[in-house]
Amino acid sequence: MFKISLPDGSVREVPEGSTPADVAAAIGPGLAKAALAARVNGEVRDITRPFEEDAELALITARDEKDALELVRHDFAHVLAEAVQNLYPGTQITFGPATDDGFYYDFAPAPGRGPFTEEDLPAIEEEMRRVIARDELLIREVWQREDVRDFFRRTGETFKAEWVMELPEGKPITMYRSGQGDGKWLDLCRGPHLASTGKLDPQAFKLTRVSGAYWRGDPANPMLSRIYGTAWLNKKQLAEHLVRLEEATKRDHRKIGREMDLFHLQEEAHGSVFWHAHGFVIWRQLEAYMRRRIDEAGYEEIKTPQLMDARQWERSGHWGKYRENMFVVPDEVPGTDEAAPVLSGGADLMALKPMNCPGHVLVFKQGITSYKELPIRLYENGSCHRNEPHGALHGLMRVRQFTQDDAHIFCREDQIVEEARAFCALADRIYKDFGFTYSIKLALRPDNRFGSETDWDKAEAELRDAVVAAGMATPEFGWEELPGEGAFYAPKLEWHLTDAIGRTWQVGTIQSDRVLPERLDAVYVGEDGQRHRPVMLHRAIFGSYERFIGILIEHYAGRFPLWLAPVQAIVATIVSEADSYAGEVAAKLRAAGLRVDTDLRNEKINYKVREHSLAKVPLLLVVGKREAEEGTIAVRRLGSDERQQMMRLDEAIAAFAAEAVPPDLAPKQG
RNA sequence: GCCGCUUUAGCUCAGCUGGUAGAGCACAUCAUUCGUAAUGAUGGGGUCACAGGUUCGAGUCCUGUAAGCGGCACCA
Repeated sequence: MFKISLPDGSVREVPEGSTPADVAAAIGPGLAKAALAARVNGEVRDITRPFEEDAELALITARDEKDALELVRHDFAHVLAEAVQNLYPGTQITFGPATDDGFYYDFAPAPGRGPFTEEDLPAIEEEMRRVIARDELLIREVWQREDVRDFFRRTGETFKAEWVMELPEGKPITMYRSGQGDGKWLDLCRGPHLASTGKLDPQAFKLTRVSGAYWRGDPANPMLSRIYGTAWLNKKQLAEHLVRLEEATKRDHRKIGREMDLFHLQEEAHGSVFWHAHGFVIWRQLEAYMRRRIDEAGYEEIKTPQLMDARQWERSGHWGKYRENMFVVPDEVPGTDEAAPVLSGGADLMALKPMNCPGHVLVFKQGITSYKELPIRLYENGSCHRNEPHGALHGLMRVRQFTQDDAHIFCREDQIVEEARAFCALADRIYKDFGFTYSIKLALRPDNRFGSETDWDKAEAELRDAVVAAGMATPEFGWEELPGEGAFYAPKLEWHLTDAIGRTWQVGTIQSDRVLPERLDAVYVGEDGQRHRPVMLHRAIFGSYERFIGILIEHYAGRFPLWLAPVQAIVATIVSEADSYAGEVAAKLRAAGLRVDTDLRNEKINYKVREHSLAKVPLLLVVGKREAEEGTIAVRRLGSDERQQMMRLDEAIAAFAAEAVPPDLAPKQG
């Protein structure tokens, strides 16, 4: 007999061979039906897997949403694999995990058949529903490694056969069998699974897309055909998720960028942004805002060359490691003779900077720096070019030419923690000004790295201490350490923003660097009169202006706060008799520093309201005969419930001007 | 870079099995002066991404190139 303790503190005795399902049945038929899996001594297990010892048991039902979703999604992946092999014999199965919103499974299509396409999805979905309808039992079996390998070799599953031999030797390996009869369908799987396919809601999933994916993530390996699905506990959750996807599509910065006339991209400069007047207003506001924040925080703004001799990039180490991403330019005047080649090919090479760090070191190195001057914080709106893999480009989020809010802090060892702490505080102020919440992660040493273990211990501790000193190493700030995620030369802190619809974006970062100061021989004179090596802290808060604006567009869904809105107000007339008054209103608002346009067109006010609402102008100021006579305006706010508010012109101007003040300049609220 | 898909007017899209291009919005002109999400009429506008090929004939079929989209890999 085993003693099974339940979450309510009660203990039940069960005979050997009993399963969590038996316990659930003993408690009541309702629970037996609702139970999906079991947490046994903290580990999620199949509900039909017998106890092996006395245990603490918690039954998992749909109410334990996180566990339940994970289980269900994993099961859907399993059902997908079974369905695909039913429909397309000869297809090999590989891996199929749960994801944040569903699952995927990677297949190697049968010889002669190409990858799956979207057109295959409806048929596969249908077959998946049949597998679910058959309510096949999912039975856990423990096999020997060689037996699994032999089985998969026999059935032509070379990927699975390869994989199983890399699992640790001697440990039992689990296979899951679907349905009854001899070997109907078997998959190598760690589990756990639900008791049967019928536990899945056939209306709670949808296959969403197909794509290629390298076997085990390595480009040297064959490309597999991946099928993605989204999966939920029930139909309602699925529907809600589809609505969220739709909402994200509506906020797509590429779409809003076109609608609001913010920027465009075109083939002739792919990966580089054409900023239109409206979009560049946002840029200028951000730039001005950042300058004020940087000035206040004791940085100095500099500007360094776009092009530098290739030899400088050799010294910095970029030529060796990063050249394939650099744009290289011959230092030569092109030939003007039409018959002759444009370039001789014999010129020295220069390169567009892919980052600002080496330039900042060169600025630091001018003259002799005393330890008393440190820290020196050099900031640049640094325009960089990187020849990114073409498949990586994406709207404003990943471009080939971008401007970083980049700074390098040159400091002494004993100043690192305080500088990093101050940076945490600065980042906090800035992100809050845009209404973001965020989490801070410490990316720790990767497998491939330079430097000794003691150096890494020290570098990691410095950043950790800084966050602790800032009081932010708490769950409230999403504090988390990520093993293996650091850069090869140093650990880094990362800021992950959460936007208005819950998506996360990694933007800010700070990392310590002892390599580049060494390579480029940056020194300062210490108290002892000797030369010392400064530490360099690389840091950014927006990441890049392009990407940050892209994130802001999606975060605000184009409805920018007044201080950032490209056009803050439109004065729209109802009748032409109000034209001159409208001009007067606009002039006064402009004099108060607001970005205002007039709309005097001979159109109905309905038309104007619609058009400017769609253009997401925050303030629509309507004037007709009445307003002109009374010296008032009718204010309609974008997204406001009340239709309009009558205001006296002078009051309105004062109110709007106050509202348009950037958050760092606004008087502190109580 | 890799896999798949896409590319027709400024935008969103339609053009079946090959027979020399169409809608709505936008734009222009005219009429309309109308109080909070589309006033009406008329009109202009396209080498169908680019380059080859098949064909009597290609937006439509084939090949290549480019860009875009969804992923993979990359993002020190």
